[in-house]
Amino acid sequence: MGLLKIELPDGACKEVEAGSTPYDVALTISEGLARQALAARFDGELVDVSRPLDHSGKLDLITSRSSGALEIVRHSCAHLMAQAVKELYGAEVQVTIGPAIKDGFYYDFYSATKKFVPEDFPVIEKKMQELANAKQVISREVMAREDAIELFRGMGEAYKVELIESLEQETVSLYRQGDFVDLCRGPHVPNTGIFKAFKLTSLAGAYWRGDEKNAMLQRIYATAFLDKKELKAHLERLEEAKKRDHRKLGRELDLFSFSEEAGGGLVLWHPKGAMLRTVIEDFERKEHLKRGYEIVVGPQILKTDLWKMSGHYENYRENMYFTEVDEQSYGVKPMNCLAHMLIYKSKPRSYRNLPVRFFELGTVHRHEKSGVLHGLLRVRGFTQDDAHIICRPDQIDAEVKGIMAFVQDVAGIFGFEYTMELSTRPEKSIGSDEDWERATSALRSALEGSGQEYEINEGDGAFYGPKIDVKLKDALDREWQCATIQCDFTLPERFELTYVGADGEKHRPVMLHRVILGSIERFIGVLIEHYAGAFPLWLSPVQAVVLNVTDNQADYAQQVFEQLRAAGVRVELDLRNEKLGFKIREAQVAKTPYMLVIGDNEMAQGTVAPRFRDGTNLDAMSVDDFVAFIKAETAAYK
RNA sequence: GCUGGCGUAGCUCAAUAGGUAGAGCAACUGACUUGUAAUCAGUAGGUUGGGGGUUCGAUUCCUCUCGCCAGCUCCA
Repeated sequence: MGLLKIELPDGACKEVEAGSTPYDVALTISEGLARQALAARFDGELVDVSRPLDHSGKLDLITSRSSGALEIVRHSCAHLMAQAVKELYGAEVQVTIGPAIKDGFYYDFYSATKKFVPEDFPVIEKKMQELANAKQVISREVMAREDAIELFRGMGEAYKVELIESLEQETVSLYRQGDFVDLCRGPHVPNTGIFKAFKLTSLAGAYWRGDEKNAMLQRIYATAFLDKKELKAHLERLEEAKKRDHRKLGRELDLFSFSEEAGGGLVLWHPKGAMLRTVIEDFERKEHLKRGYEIVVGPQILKTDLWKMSGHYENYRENMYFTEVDEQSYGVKPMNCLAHMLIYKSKPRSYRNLPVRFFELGTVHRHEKSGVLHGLLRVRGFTQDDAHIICRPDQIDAEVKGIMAFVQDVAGIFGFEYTMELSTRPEKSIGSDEDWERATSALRSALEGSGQEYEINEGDGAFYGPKIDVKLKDALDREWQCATIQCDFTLPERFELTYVGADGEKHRPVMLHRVILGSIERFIGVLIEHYAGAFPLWLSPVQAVVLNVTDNQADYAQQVFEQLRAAGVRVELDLRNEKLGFKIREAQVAKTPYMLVIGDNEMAQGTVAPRFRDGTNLDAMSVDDFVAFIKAETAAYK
């Protein structure tokens, strides 16, 4: 047996016999480390701690403290759940796949007879606990593809057989724990004793292999953590998210509603919600003008022929609304770019005047499938903060950078962190390979230049060009796709956009499609959950409410209210014959930032006594001083 | 669109083994004139989402439909 040189992360080198495992290597360091090792990374590849090493290389042991540990534990826990289900229901249920996901894991089962219900959860959890307590060893074995097919066929696991048949490699790896065996590339934790904190969370239907033409499977969602404390914190976070649900807060704060009579996915903005929108729209116009955009407005419907020319008719007609008048067919716009291109085309353009940046708060309609509608987050009629930048090819880089800086500014103002993704050419697309390559590399180089990290989503681009997507991370660490930047060589071609270059010849410009907030509806939905309904002062639809203590101060309160309203403060007046505590409570529940209390003292001195929604009281001040205070507080979007 | 679940007063929820529904909050009326998170009393409010069927009788069972919820697929 030869000796292998194993390099550790701290630079140290261990010599071990060939065939030693990561566990053995860990033992040479300390017994504790060996016990804690969940898996290992060997020359970059994730392996089990029991995998025999056959060459020298770099070894990094994964313990509960390592990043990536949770994913391995969850994936392994999915096997535990499948094992429990098989032990409980036997041949009645077939296993399929069970990966780790963002907040836990799931396993998809097929059964013609067994219908899982939430009441099964405690039973399955109990069986899982039993299996965990038994500290079963989880072992890996490698088998010829054909043998594995035979094995699973013999067990009646048709989905596993299908999976293996679709694999091209000659051998496959299996993982065994007790009587349970599953096809898996691993790695897995060494034994089932690791699992101490798991919980089944929900039940859903899911298509086999994600294809709606295939059989519907039953998916059991669950989560697992390394210890009970983390599991508890996670469950509490789910509760908090439920409390912040924008659909619930939207009703409670009287921001918006939906009506069966109007139709699904069509938002009715109530006065307070419409005010919130208006504040955001004003903000947007101001910020765009500051950055060299010009505001334009296009029509709601355009002739269907135009949508055929753009490719939207071909690709998305199922999701468009059409209307016919005087034998002329029109499509209700699902995007704003066509009108912007027509505005561009309305006169000859010179290279000297590029780029043009057309901005529109453009309301669009898309007939989304009924099952996807979700509060404000997915609707059928919505307004985009849409802009199209038409520029020379040599300007793309600077423009994309400018947009990314814009995104950064706006995310900062609303207190979001974010991540970026580059999406490349999808199957359903138009345009030449060459244009796609140019557009994709333009976006990539802007991303590289930004110094920000980004991920790549193969095949996730728009049908006319690749895109950069920005995902905002909210106060509960959830991600929301809002901003997007799309590079498009195709539509300028189809619509024959041109500019006259320095050489006096006509050239083809490039078009960048971009949104910053995305859909105003969606963004407000995200904001509601992000702030849990307690909007910062500059956004609050109602910034202050005037409360009188008794009827005695009603006239003065009225006067204060009118003065504030005239000064541009968003203010309400509550003269109801109720106790002050009651009015305070109502204002508090409505998350109104300031409550201006007016009693005999304030009336006598010509002041108001402001109370902030966190319960702190400011010293009584004159109405003018309060106006100045609000202006100062909101000057920098606070 | 698909799978599953749900739909009772404005909101949150009860009830009916098939015998036409009840509470709290909100609304309205009155009393109280109140100083920082809920004053008291009274009144009104429902073709039990909609259509059809079974039945002496349906809110309850069946069926279609609409909407909502969870997930899947989709999101220009």
